[in-house]
Amino acid sequence: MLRHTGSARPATRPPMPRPDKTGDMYGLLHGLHPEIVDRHAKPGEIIAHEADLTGFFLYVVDGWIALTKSLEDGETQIIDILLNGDFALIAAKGAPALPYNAEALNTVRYLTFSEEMINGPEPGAAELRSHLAASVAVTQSRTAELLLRVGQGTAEQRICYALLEFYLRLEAIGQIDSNRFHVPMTQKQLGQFTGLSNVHICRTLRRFARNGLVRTSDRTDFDILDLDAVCHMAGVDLEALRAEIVLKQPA
Amino acid sequence: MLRHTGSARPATRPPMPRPDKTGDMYGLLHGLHPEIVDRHAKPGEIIAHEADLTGFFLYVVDGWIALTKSLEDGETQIIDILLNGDFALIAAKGAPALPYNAEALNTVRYLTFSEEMINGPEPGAAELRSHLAASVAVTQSRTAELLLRVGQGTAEQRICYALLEFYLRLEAIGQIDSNRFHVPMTQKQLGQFTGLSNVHICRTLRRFARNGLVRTSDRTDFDILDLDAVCHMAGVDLEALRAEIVLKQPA
DNA sequence: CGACCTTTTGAAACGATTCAATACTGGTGG
DNA sequence: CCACCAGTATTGAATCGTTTCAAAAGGTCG
Repeated sequence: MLRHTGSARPATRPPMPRPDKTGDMYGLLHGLHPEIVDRHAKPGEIIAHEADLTGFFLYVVDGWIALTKSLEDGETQIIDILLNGDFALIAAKGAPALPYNAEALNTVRYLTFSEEMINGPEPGAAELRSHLAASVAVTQSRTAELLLRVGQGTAEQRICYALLEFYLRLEAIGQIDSNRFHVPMTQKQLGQFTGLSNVHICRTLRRFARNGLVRTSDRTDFDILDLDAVCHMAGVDLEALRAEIVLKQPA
Repeated sequence: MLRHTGSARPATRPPMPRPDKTGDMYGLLHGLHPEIVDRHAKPGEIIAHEADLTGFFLYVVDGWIALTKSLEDGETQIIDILLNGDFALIAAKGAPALPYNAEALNTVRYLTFSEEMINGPEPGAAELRSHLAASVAVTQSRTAELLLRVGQGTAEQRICYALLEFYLRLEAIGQIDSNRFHVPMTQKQLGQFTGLSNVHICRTLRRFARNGLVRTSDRTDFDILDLDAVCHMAGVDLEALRAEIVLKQPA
């Protein structure tokens, strides 16, 4: 695991190997703005707080970031998860106010930049804008699919859906090893994603394991033993869901 | 109520009075494409089905439209409500697959158009694109706020939130009469919006009425009697929520 | 080592759903 | 005009899924 060097470095090329299949957004961005520095966050670290008034964009180079919202009493909902190659608009210009918090779920490498920085007529800027718009659109799709399960589904449906979302998205960035994958989230965070208590996440995952649906090991390693059954339980058509919630990799 | 004339009419100006404060998106669109015709839908009518493969945009001239998603067993979630002046992207180009259904909640007047139709270099097209992007952004904000309540809130919080969302958005289009407003949704549809059963919507609304929070009359007329209490119950700061979920009216 | 967080499991409590019966509403056709 | 029907709202009783509380075991880190 080659992570965590000193932060800044003015370069037009990434200072360390980038994960496969994230397109060349990183290169495009650095081409336009060599001054953009790599940033790092450790698990639990807040990347952007609602109090930030100036909207900005986030680009995830490597790692998991949760976009969250909280009720006054502290109850937190994870609205979307960002993975390698994902963009997010942390605060819109036209729609100014309280957006999400962004919290690192594991050790994350990311970039931040402002709208003006990609506003120009350069071809690279146009390509970035287009990719960014697509990224915002799939975020919307994912949030809607999640809302559907949280609003209408049982605990089992919600959890199966969450696992399938992770499965499809990790597959797209080459992080699935024969139905096994790593999810750097605690059961409490899975509960914040699915609208369930940590206790019920635990119970349901154990039931899945007993029934041969999904096996969990090392707290964060998942193995989908019966993909069809999991899809059926989540009410998911895998191909359709992939097309809807997974960002198409550019070029 | 002046609604429902014959449908088409090639004009650069709206064929009938438009509601106040929706900007001039209607005029802009007709200026670019005089061939776009007014469409109408009656309550319950499906405006766009998931099976539609070609993505298109929707512009609501007058009325309520629900964007919905359904589970295989038929359980339906309302993802967002569109009101006068709102745009929606019913199927993205970059993110192709299953988007929402759009269902008319009352008698609706609307326009549909494709991405290519506003792709041009004309100033009007640019203005439309910009407004449309803002509209998509507030839809995302509203969906996130809704997901927060549905995932983490009680029935009372969810319903108060829904009423406040309607309150703020109707206020922006001049349809609030001293805390009284009209919501053309059945209790079942309110349940599809908040992730609750129709029966529980009924019970909770009656409790609100008994406690002097909100009064309901004629099935669809709401009167917020104690705005502060409703905000507090929903965990909402009214000004912050307004800035976040209500589309800024152009010019 | 102790402090802290996470996972696991049981028991009790709670909130929301389901089922069911009644009443109310609006639209249709005889 | 009234009868009828389907959809909607209301209310009670029973049920169910999930949460809360609590206790214990395991992991991680200084």
